[in-house]
Formats: sequence, structure tokens, C-alpha cells
Amino acid sequence: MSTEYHHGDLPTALRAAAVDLIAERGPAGFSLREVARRAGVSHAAPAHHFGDAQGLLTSVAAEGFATLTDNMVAATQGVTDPRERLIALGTAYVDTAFDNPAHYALMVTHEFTDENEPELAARSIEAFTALMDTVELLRDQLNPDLDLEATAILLWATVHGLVELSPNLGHVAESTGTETRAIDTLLATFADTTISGITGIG
Amino acid sequence: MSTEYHHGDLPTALRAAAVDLIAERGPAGFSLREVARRAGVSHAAPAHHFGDAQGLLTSVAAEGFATLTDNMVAATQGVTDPRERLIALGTAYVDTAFDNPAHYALMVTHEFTDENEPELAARSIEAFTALMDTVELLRDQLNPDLDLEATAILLWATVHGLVELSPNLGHVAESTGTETRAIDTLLATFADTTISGITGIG
DNA sequence: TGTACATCAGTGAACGCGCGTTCACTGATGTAC
DNA sequence: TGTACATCAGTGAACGCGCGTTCACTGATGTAC
Repeated sequence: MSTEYHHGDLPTALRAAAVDLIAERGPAGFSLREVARRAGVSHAAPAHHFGDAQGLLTSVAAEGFATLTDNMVAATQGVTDPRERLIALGTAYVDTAFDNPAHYALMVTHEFTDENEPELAARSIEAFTALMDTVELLRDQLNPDLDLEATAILLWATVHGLVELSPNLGHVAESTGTETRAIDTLLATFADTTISGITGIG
Repeated sequence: MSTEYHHGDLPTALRAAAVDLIAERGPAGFSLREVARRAGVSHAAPAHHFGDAQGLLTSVAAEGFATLTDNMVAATQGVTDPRERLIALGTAYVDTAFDNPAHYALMVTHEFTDENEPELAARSIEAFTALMDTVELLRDQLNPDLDLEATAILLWATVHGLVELSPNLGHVAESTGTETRAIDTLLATFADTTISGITGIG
């Protein structure tokens, strides 16, 4: 156990400690020494597995993209109605970001990770592919001339923007007068607007 | 001049130095000592004007919001066609972000600034108000039942998302085969979709 | 116009701190025979 | 099954560095009379 000389799975423990630390102090508050401390290991140990801080944070970001992909795929599985599907995808994205703020910050910031690292690059492409699947469904069901890539980027930009703006969303919730989360209302509005827009352009 | 004991306008010089430094190294690479060095002043001088690093960065963020508001207002002045107006507003936002990456990072990050500082709060509300003016024009011209706040947030989220995703936009530009910036194409598509969507919902 | 004094802006030395990196080491694990 | 040895994971002391903060100070500016 923890009294053993060899840790067992130190890489995983270090990622978990990094996530906790970043959730508390933000990505800029991260340090390799503090992470090692929390993982109960000497401060020179992480170098064996990740080289340096950037290596560890890149690994965490890759893990975050994998989770995002899994959640988006699971949420849209078998959903073929365009409106339902858009809402399911958007909700999965937003919920994943809210549930994993440290991962999300690293996925999005680019300042602390190596975007060219193969593992991270692969995981982020998979996430984009999951999004693209839904865009293709929209094309098939709504408008054969839909610009796939532009639509995918606009969808991504919007949900990403919603996540970042969400701290300012308080009074929208109040104005609806329901138990619904403000962001759910916005996602529904967004789905309606988008579908109407896509159909109208055709 | 620079040989005088008193600087003349040290706060302005410090903000400028901070902007340069952040543009080079990112917000996390900022330090008060390095800023003082670049402003040609002892490292204890900034404390006289801003207290600490957060104070200085908060001031830079406020300056960024003021510029954004000015640019959005100027770009939409007298533009009453909904599509043109949306594109003008979006372009002003995106261009301001591109032209002032250090300011933009501080406006958006929240990790290094004090959002409750009155000056910053006032400037960010003014920017939101400028956005709201355009949303009201959309309501007046397209759909009297438009949800103003939800629409404003969705517009903001989208342009913000486009700015953040823009590093990944390279191949979109290629696919258009024109001299047009990728982001201009996306903004035009977005304007079309949004207007069609808003009108359709009515 | 001149003097005295208060206030303000900026200096520079000193402090203690946490950081990343290096390095010789030791303990545990795995493999060859 | 047992021994020898190579490899790998983690240790802990040492290093030099840049940082923020404090503080007694000095030079410049502004104001009262």
C-alpha cells in the first residue's frame, strides 16, 4: 500500500493530485512540488514519469478530452431527432466542463500544455469527431448543403462560450422562474435557433 | 523625461509594460518585478499606484473592456440592417480580441483580476450594454418576442468561442479558397443562421 | 516673490520563501541461467 | 528453486533563482502664508 517503496500507479495519483490542486488554485497556482507533496511522494519523483510540469499537465488535458468524448458519445447514442440531439450534445459538453473544471481549464488554455504531444492531439481530434457525427446528422435530416466544418466550429464555439460565461448567468435563471438551470434554457433556445437557421438557409 | 525623478505617468507606463509582458509570456508569466524593470523603475514603485499585481492587472482588464466597447459602438454606429449589424458587431469583437491579446486574456480569465473592483465592473457592464443595443435592434426589426438576454448571451458566447477556437481555424480558410479570413466566413454564416433562426422562431 | 513645510513618488537594500533541477543514492522488481 | 545481476522507481540533500513584501530613505512637487 502507501507504505511500499514503489507506489503502484504513481502517474494516476499525480494526475489526480494535479486536478485537485488546479481546482483549488487555478492552473497558474500549480507546482510540481505541491503535487508531489499531495501524492505523498518526494518532489523529484514526478520527473520519472512526466519529465516536467508541462508533461504532467498535458497528460491531464488528454484525460479530459477522453472523458468529454465518452460523455458526448454516450449522451447522443441513438438520439436521432435533431433538436433532442443538439441539446443532448450541448448538455454533455457543458456538464463535463462543470464536473471537471481543472481538466477543462487545461484543455482550453494552451498555456500549460504541449498541444503537439501525440496523445493529447489524438484525444482532442476524437472529441471533434464526436461533435462532427452530430453535425452530419443535422445535414442528413435538415439540409444536404450544410457546411459541416463551419457548423461544427460554430457549435463548439457556442457551447464553449456558454461554459466560460456561465458565472454571469445567474439572473437569466431567475427570469425563467423555473427550476431549470439557466444554461439548460439557453441550450434549448440555442437548439431552436440553430435548427431553424440551418433549415432556413437550405 | 526619463531622467526625471518623477515619472510623469507611471500607471500608464506600467499598464503598457504589463501588456507587453503578458503578450510575450501569457498571464501566468507575469511578475511585478519584471514589469517594473521594463518600465525602467524600481520594483517597489508599482505598489504606490496599484497596491499589488492583481491591482495592476485589474486595471489593464478594465482598459480592455473600454477599448472593446469603443470599437463595438464605432463599428455598429448607424448600421441598421440586421445582418450587416451582426457582422459588424462580431467583427469588432473578434478584431479587438486579436489586436489586444493580453487585454483579452485578462478580461476573460478571472484568475488574475478582481472582478468586484468598481472600475472593472463598470467597464464590463458598458460592453454588455453595447451588445444589448444590437440585440434590441434585432428584436425591433425581426421578432418582437425575442428573448433579449438569452440572445445577448448566446451571441457573446459564440464570438468569444470563435476567438478562443481561432488557433484551430486554419483549414477552414483553405476550404473557402478565397482571401477572406476564415473567421469572417464563420461570422457571415453565423449571422445568416442567427437571423434565420430568430425570424423563424417568431 | 520667497520661504517653510507637508505630501507624494520613487529608491535600493534586505528578508524569507517556494520553486525547478541536479545528482549520488537505495530499495524493489524482474529476468537469465 | 536459487542465485546474480540489471533495471527501474523513488529519495533526500543541495544548488541557485526570481519572486513579493517591507522599510528607512531621498528627491520632487505643491501649498500656505
